[in-house]
Amino acid sequence: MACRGSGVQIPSAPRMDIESTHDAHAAYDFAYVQEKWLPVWDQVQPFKSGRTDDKRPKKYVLDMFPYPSGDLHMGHAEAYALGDVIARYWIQKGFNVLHPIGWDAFGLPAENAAIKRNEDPKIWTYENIAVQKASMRRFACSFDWDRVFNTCDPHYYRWNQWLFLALYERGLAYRKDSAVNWCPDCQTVLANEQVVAGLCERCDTAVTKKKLNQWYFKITDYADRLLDDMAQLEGKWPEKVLMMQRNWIGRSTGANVSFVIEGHKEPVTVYTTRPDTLFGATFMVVAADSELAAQLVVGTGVESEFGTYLGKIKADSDIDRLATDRPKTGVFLNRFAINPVNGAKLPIWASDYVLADYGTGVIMAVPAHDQRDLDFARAMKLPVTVVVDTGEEDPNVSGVATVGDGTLINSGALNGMNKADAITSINAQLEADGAGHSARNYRLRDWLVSRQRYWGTPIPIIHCPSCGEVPVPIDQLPLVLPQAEGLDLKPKGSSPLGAATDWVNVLCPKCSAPAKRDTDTMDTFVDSSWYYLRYPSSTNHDEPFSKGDLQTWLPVDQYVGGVTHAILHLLYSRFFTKVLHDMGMLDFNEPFTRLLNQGMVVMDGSAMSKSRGNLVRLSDELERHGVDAIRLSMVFAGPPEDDVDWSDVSPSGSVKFLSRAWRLSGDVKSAPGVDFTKGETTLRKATHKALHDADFAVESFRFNVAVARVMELVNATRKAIDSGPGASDPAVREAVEAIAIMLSLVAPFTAEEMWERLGHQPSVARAGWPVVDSKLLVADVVTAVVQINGKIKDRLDVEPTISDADLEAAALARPAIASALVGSTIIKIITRAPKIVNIVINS
RNA sequence: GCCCCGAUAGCCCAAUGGCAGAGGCAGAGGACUUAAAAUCCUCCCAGUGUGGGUUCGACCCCCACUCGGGGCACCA
Repeated sequence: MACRGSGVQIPSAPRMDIESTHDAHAAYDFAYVQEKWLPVWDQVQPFKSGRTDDKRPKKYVLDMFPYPSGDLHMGHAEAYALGDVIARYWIQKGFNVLHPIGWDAFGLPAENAAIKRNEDPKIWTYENIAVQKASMRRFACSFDWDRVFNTCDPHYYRWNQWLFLALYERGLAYRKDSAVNWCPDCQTVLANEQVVAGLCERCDTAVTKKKLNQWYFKITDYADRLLDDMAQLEGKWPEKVLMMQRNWIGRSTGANVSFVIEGHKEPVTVYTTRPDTLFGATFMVVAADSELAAQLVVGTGVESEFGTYLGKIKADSDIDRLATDRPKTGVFLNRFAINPVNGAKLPIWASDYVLADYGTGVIMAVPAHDQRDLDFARAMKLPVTVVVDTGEEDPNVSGVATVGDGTLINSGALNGMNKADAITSINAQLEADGAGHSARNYRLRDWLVSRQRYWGTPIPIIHCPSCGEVPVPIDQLPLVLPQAEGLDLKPKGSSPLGAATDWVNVLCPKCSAPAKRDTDTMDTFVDSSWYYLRYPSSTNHDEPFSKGDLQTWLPVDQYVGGVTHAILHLLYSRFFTKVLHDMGMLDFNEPFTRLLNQGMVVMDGSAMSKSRGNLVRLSDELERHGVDAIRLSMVFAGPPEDDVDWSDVSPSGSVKFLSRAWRLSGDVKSAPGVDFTKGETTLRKATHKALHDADFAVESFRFNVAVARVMELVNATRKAIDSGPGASDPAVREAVEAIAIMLSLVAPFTAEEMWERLGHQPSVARAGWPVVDSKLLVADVVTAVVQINGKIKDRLDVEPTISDADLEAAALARPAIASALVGSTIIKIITRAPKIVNIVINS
């Protein structure tokens, strides 16, 4: 226990009897220091954000709020350590910082736990919230605790309902029958975004299709803006996330072309990205499970064959569908379409390789220039017509469709054109003939928001036999969940709310006839799609957020969270923001100005899990090495967006460094307030350079580099005390104070302890970033390099202000250079004072 | 199959186109110590995945490839 009793003065904090059992790094007693400062901070409240009259410029730092499933783990620790660096940095830089936290508290794990424990999901949820909250406090998260909320609280979810109705009014929330993703294990529907490679993202069960009437949000209305507004985020969000969202939205441009069908009244419109290949269409394929297929088959005599085929493909799961190299199947519908450009008769087939819910659910097949069509043509012995000569082998022979650019052939007026010209030309012609027009399509589908589970926001709609869908009147919100007690929460394919008879049966608000409430609950992603708007107004019970609060704080300046939410949460949040903007409620259209995706904490190269046996428990690590060392290890391990492999980091190395820094604070001999300008210049320069560099590194998210700069300064200060100007030089105090302030971003307990030992009042978190003296950033001497043909031949020390001409002359005067130049001709000399001279010679 | 990102010392990672090494881990030696721990000091190690190109000069820019990670995937 080296330092517990070694003259450390602890004025007011109660002295706790905590025996450290960690002799390995007993340099200073982190457990004692942690217990000492927590109650002090509870009083000082260094992270209470400024109120409306605060004059400082604002910064809104947001960490993705946690789902309360047990205690915090290593991943939380990393995310919150990183968010803390940014929030604490901005506070030191003089900003009015809002750094809130809350809980994403609705969701299936609570419901599953409730079923197992036979109790209300809220009990498990609130227990876990309490545990996580206590852990966050111990982890010294710089949250403003006044703004906390939980999404499962009616005070929060009433605004989900309010927003649902607002969307409903604008036609952005609607119900439709559709074949939806169904997870047989969770017994609920899933949004497209929640299906990963055909599996439920939550439980990895193979997702099946089920025809259901469900609520949707019309996110597709915003597809173009979601895509185009990403220009604002360029350079501020990780490129990877923008790329993933672009892929997900999947905009394509092409043309809709209308085909007359023989013996059928209505023409059929197909969507194609290759209108230039229209002359190469040799057949048409309609999605077998589409409405259109069912219509077209009527009266053709192949109804039963079609029916058999349809039954077979419906039995296939998504997994089967997704299998690559799956042989093409289909059935000829005994009908023909007429190609509008050349009058050719195209046989119409039904197949499952065409998707019912993309484009128009029917395609023109151009087997020569589309691999899928070619595979189908070869399987069904259909003709292949080449219309673009790409110089490659004939697809008829090779079996490989040619998709590149080339010269149009067999295409009437298009012959001789390239792809781009042909597209322009044919689009114009189609338009003139009334046979088509250019068009766009999206991969993005509307957001399915109904869920057949209990622990979520009830959908505020009443179904009346005579009035139809009737919104719950706004003044009756929140529509609170019925008591879980007495309800069977076990998943059974329909919502448990249906069994809450007293709750379900209501009178229609319009006609007062007996009616029924909608029994589904909302996808919990609805909760998180707008929660960042709620923090500034979290205690406002009259509106979801107030204009004044929004003006003060929004948009979020810095969002921090895992890349796992790259599509789902971030896309939905952007969508909500745009909708609310259109409703006149927000004056910005992107919610998160900057985004940082932290990596995962892994062990020995793979994700930590109990079953793998490589789980590292956060609480164990905190116990062994202390909060600061764990935070420091996370931040120092590498760039924040990289994964941290816990087997590569050395928490005990962090403890060692923190002890080293802490020890400096006890060595300082000068008094607080001493004039730093009287300090020794070499150390002062090191201090100011460290401050400057750390500042730059933090701004650019290179926190590991910022820490390295502090380590350097600690080393320099140690040297100054032991073998330099000595502990009483003002420069030493300046350096150690700077170290404490910089360390406060990462290691708050150590920094606070240092700050106190330096004779200051808490809290170091609000000490302010020292002003860098730019005069001290200029080195006394610079080593210039002399190169000949780019190879280093000599070095010389010069003044940093030396001119190009002087440096060049000095370089040429060096004996080593002079002799190296003998017998060669100087072609040119490139000089960049004070760093380099490169002499280009011809020898 | 298509797209994106990465590759620097035994390991984790730094280097506005200008001295490849800031920092750390691990390792070696030394000082202090009766000894150990702790502490302090010193040292060791790569020429930047491969092959080309641009440039006075390339870890950095361009092209091709190898390997690793990620995303999308019958979206017409």
